[in-house]
Amino acid sequence: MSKELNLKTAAIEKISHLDYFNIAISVDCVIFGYDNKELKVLLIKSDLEEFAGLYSVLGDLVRPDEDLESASYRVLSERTGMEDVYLEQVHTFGGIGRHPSGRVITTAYYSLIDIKHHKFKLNHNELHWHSVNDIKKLAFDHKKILDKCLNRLREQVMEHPVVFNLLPEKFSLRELQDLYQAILDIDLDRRNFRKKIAIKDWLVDLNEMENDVPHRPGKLYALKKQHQRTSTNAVVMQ
Amino acid sequence: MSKELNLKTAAIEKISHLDYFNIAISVDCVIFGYDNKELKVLLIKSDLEEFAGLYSVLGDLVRPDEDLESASYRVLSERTGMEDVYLEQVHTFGGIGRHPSGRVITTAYYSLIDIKHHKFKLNHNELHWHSVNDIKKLAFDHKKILDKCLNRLREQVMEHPVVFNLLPEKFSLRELQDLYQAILDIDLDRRNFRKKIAIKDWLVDLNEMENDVPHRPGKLYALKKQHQRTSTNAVVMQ
DNA sequence: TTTAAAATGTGTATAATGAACACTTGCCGC
DNA sequence: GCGGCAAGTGTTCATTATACACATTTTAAA
Repeated sequence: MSKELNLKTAAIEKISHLDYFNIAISVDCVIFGYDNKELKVLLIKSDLEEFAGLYSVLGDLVRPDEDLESASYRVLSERTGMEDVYLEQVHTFGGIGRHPSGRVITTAYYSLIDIKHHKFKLNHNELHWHSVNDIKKLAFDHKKILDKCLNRLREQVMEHPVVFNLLPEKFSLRELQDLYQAILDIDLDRRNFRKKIAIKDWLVDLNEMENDVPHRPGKLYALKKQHQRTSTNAVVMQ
Repeated sequence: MSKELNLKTAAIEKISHLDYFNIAISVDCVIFGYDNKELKVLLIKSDLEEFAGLYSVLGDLVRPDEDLESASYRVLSERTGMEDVYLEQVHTFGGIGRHPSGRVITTAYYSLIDIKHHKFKLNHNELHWHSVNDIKKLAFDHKKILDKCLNRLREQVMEHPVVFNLLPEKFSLRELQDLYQAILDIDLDRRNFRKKIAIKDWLVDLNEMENDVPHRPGKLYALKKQHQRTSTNAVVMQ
C-alpha cells in the first residue's frame, strides 16, 4: 500500500505528507444496556488529567489495517467479552479541539447488549453502568456523542426491531413495554402498545410463561429469527 | 498540539506512533441540484488511472487545522463559488481498500444548491451535472456514498424544510411538487400535496404570480425566514 | 374573437391509523 | 379464600392519509 496519496487537488501539493497524516482516527462505542427499568450506558473513568473524575464512553484508535466496524467491534468485545453484538454508526465528530492531546477524529457507534447475558463480563475495574438519565457531564465531547446516539436509538426504536438486543432471549410484553418506556422516557398505554407490537409481527409466542414474578405470569415471547440483526448478519454493513 | 497521544489502552503502546497516523481523512460532498424536473448530482472525472473514465463526487483531504464541516464547506465553495449552502453529514466510510493509493477514511456530506443561483459557477472544466437516475457506477465507493446520501435526503424531505435550497427564492407550488416528485421518484396527488405543504406552514405567499409560463400562472411562494437553514445559521452543527 | 389546450385552485367522502379508556381473569402470597 | 397485582382483551373517538372531479384562468393558435 503506497504511502503517497494520489489526490491531485490544487491545495494538497502545498502541504506536506506528514501534516496530512497528523490526524488520528478513533471509534467510540456508546454501549447501552437495560436493567431495573432504566436505560444504562457503559462508561469508564477517564485517564486524562484534564478530565479527572469524569467518565467517558469506550473507544480506541483505529488501527491501520482495520476498518471502522472492525475497530468498534473490537472495542466492544475487548471490553465486554461479547460477540455478535448490535452496532450502528451514528456520527463522526471532528472538531479541532475535541481531544486535549492532539487531533483525533472519532466515529461514534451505538451498541445494544444484554447486561444479563452469560458471556457479558466487564474486563476492566473502572467500567461501570450509569443510568442515562443521571449523566450530566462526560469527558471530551462525549456528552454530545451520548446525546446523539440516544437520539438515534429513539428514532429507530419504533421502526426497527433493535431493542431486543437489550433483553434476554425470552421476555414478556410487560418487560418489553418497560424497556420502551425507559428508552423513550414516556409512559405508554398497555393496550395500544401491545396492538402496535402485534401488528409489526416481530415476535413469536413461545407458549411459555414467566415463572419468577410475584403476580400473574405473562406469556413469553422471542424475536423472530429473520429480524435478528447483529454484527455478523447485518443487513446493511459497509 | 502534542504529537504524543495519551490514550492509554493496552493495545496502543505496542504500535508505533507513525502507524497510527498513517491514515488520511477526507470529506466527500454529494452536491445535489435540480434542473429540468430531474435531481442532479455534481461529479468530476476521476484523475486516478484505476478509475479512468469514471466520475466521482467532490472531496478533499481534511487539513490538520480544520474541522470536518469546514473542510466540506471549503470543498463546496471552492468548486461552486457558493457560500451559505446547506450541508449535512451522512456517514463515514472507512473500508480498508476503498482508496487505491492508501488508507483514506472519508466522511460523506450531502449538500443542496440552486443550480440557477447567480453565485453558482463551476470552477473546473471537468465538473458536470448528472441525473441521479442515470448513474450506474462511480469511482471508489462513491456509488455507495451517493446512494446513502440520496436515501438520507429522501428521509428528510417530508419532515424538514430542506429541499428549498434546490429552488430559487421564489417558486410556485407546481415547481415544488415537481421537485418532490423528482427526489422521491414517485407521483404525488396535487391536492393532497398542497394540503400537506399548507399544514406545515413553511411558506409565505408572496402575492406575486409566475410570468414566464405558457399557461395560467400560479402564485409564487418563498420559504419563511425562520425555516431557512444554511451552514451559517445551522440549528444543530457540531 | 373565438376556441382549444394546459395548468391553477379548491372540497368532500372514505379509509387507515392513533389515542383514550375499563373490566374481567389468573396467579401469588398471606 | 381473599387481597393485591398485573395479564389479557375491544370499542369509541379523533386525527390523518388517500382517492377523486370540476370550474377557472391564462396562453396560443385558428
